[in-house]
Amino acid sequence: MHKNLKKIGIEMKLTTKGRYAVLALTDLALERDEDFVKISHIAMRQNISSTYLEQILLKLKRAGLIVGVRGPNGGYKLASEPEKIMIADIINIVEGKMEAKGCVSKSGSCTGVSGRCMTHDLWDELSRHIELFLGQISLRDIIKGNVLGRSSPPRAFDY
Amino acid sequence: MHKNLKKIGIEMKLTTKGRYAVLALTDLALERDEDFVKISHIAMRQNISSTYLEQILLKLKRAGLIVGVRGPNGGYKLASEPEKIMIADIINIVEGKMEAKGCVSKSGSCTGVSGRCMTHDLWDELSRHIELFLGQISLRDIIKGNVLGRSSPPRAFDY
DNA sequence: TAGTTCTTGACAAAAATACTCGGAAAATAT
DNA sequence: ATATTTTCCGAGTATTTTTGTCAAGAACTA
Repeated sequence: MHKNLKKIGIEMKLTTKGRYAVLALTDLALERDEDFVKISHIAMRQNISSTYLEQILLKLKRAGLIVGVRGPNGGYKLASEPEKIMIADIINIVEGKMEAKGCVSKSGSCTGVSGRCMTHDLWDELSRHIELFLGQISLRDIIKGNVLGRSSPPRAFDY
Repeated sequence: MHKNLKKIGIEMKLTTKGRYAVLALTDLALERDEDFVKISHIAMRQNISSTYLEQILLKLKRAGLIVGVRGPNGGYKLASEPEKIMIADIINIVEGKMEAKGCVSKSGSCTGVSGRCMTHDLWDELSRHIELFLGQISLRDIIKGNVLGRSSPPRAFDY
């Protein structure tokens, strides 16, 4: 019983993985002049387990956000300009998709017994908001300290 | 080794617990005419484990959002009008505080080796945004389907 | 060649989450 | 009073997710 409304979540996850990813890419953005930055350096500077960071950077590399080169003088580098890399992208990649569906059971539609699930729109809208907000901020904004006082969605009315 | 920057998180948690809580209170808001609604009824309608729901409703009761009465014909009831109960309150109570600090280590300030932690403001601002958004939406909005297309700043009230 | 560094997947420990259980307390009805 | 219904409450267990570790391999440089 009740095995059907489980693990179907909104999953706007935000764990250390996502934070580490943003931290690491911020580090990369700062070190842009050096050709390639080694995992171990980032790990040390940002105080992250380097083997764990490996996994994270690997995902980001597969997604094309960074490029990796092996061997001596190897390391990682941003694949594009810091202003083109948005936080939402980073998080989405390492945390695996901010899913927006709050209540779609595997059996199909999102209803309780009597056609409920009024909260669907809520979670949907929340996810949209977060994605919008993080999709607006780039790595460059972060290293420039350009984050505060940013209002996310364009406001409909003034009052 | 690297045990110091751990578990210090942003923790804008949103788990099934929070969703169940909102679902349950939505149910309560819909059933407002009936004096008290039993856990078992909510659990059945919303397809949640009733023993699990107990825990959640207990927290909400202790926080004063709902009132509970024991014995036959007992159950739960909203403590105030649906328009006065905001989603942010519900989530905060059952998930235990959306903390906003993204990088305060226990040793005090939020710095890496060289005064980094540029992401502090980011997580801070994100949390603020989420809280703002969910603090704007009431149970009444949900049961009226009044959630979509809502922009962050509070809109003027109209009947 | 030798050394460095990423690449990859499988595995393991720890923490968080989701859920259960057994009983007690209060209210009600008979 | 006694039985029944229901919330209250603390503790415990199971499952999942997070957070890593490990070992072997591949590419690159000197």
